[in-house]
Amino acid sequence: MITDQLSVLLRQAVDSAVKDGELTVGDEPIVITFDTPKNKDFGDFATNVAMLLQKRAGLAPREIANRIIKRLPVGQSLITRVEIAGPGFMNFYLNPVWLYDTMVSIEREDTAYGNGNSRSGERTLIEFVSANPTGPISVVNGRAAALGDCLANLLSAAGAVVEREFYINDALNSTQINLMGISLQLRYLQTLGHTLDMGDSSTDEEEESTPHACAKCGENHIFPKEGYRGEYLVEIAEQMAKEDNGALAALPATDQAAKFRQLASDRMILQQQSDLAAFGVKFDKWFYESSLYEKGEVSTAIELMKSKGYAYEKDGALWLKTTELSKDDQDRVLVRSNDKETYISADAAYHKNKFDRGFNRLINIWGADHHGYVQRLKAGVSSLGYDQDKCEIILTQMILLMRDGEPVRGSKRAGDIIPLVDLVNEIGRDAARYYCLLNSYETTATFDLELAKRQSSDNPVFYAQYAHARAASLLAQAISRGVEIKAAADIDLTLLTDERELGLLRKLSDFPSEVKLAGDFLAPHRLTGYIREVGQALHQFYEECPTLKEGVDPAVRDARIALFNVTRIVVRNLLALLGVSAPDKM
RNA sequence: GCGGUCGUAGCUCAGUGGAUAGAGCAUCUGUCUUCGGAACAGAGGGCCGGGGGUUCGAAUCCCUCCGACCGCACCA
Repeated sequence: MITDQLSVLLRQAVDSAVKDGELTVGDEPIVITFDTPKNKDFGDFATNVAMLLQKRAGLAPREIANRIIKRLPVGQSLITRVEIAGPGFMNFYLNPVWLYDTMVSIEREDTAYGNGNSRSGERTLIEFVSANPTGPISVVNGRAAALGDCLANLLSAAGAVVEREFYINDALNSTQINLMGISLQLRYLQTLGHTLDMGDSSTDEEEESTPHACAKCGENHIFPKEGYRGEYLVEIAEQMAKEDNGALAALPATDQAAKFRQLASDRMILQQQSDLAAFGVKFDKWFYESSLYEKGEVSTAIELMKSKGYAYEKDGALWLKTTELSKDDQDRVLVRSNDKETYISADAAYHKNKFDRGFNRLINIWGADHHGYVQRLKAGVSSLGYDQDKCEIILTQMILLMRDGEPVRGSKRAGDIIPLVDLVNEIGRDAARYYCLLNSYETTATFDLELAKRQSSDNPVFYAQYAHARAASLLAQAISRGVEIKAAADIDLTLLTDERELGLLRKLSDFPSEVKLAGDFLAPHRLTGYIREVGQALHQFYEECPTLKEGVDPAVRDARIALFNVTRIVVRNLLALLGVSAPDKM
């Protein structure tokens, strides 16, 4: 990156000033950063090091800048001039040759342009979505899915080895799974003609009304108050009853419960897998919580906690000292007084498993409603002897869909959530993914379904894709007119001198650092902002600089065609990072 | 009550302690004998929730108040 070169030159200048006794900077390392000023008059790049050194040097920032600039290779190949501005900024004006070099690198690196190696050696596991197998994937899960997938792309682009994982909470200890099994079982009996008493989930009063005895078998089939009431279970039950002719109902009660529990979770996992596949998110591994129990990893983890003195008995249960290990406000139960482990035990064991597989960075994406659980997991990680800072938790806020100014409500069919597949079917996969990444995950995003479907400029997805289509289509147009598309390296690129051409090139040259920063800050939404800027710069160039029109000098034409080509490459790479398609035509 | 997150243009949101706080949408005004108008150019619109502090400099860091949302299980 060009700023790396500038940093080296600047550091040499500072060192030289120190050596000559013109600057004292102390022992602390000097952090040099360059950013691109918003105002073009402030040069190509600016740095604030002179102001940061003010205290250490005991000099006015402008004077410090002065002494540094004297030692910079100004007027030679790269830097044409450096100005001191405002309180002490150093504004660098560069020879545009570096932009032409960038064009050649973009073509040479092609799909790899934008990638770096700042994270080589990192092995990162991103765990995301991990929805309980009790219902379809919701739009909130979708936000996490798009985010996790994009983060994985970003960290890979920075050189890390990244795996995507979905954790399936399918443990037999799980109250939720048991409820799910019971709910399915009752729906199944209902389709066979048994009388089902749904109770009333909306009131808090305890059930005292007389149960309706089943006309068929005389028993009382009462639907649990906390049961899963979504109608998707009715559909599954009907299908099952049709397939097996009601054979399951003949099983003994305990076998029946276990069977339904298993079937319910198997069905839901398949459903979730297909929901996510439709969204274009693929996981490297679906990790079963139950496997931790089967392999004894949960009890191993608990024994380890005990041996390290972080677990203690109280009230017949086993507790973890989470308050001591992290910032939790009370200790948490590991093993209930009925001898069943809680999810904390399993989760601690799961994260030990992750570390033991060789990952040195763990990222978990959870819904914001789980924030109270962050400290518990960190305590669990610490208690097993791992660095809790290596386990980062990202909390995503809700997503609110609006239609005609009214919030979209969860459907009864889906159990009061909005299924992700419904969103994908309505606005398409690309738009759905793009909107999930449009805002920072820290804010509750609201977005308008009508806008997302609109195929016009006010829709950011189309603006982004249109940039690619326009560039691709110009290249296709050139070919159909018999104009050869030459490699940037074989063209006189110095003919690109218009402010629009240089502006676009500058934008494209930002791409590697934009990718790096989006990864460093775990902030994919930076890219959706950046892609709009690239699109805008392309359209400005397109409007003002004719390429295939009559009367354009062939040498200029070739240089501009090359500019379209490198823009196409950058936009395509950007869309790939976001997981959105890059159409040649729209 | 305790804890967490967040208050930025009419709306939806960006904003690494730095220069005059930005963008999209919406509103208004322009640009088409067009290489894709799904575009471009321009205008209006702000005590960055209030008040203190930290410093050369605060939307950004600290304290406090107000408001919104979320969490506070031997559920996950």
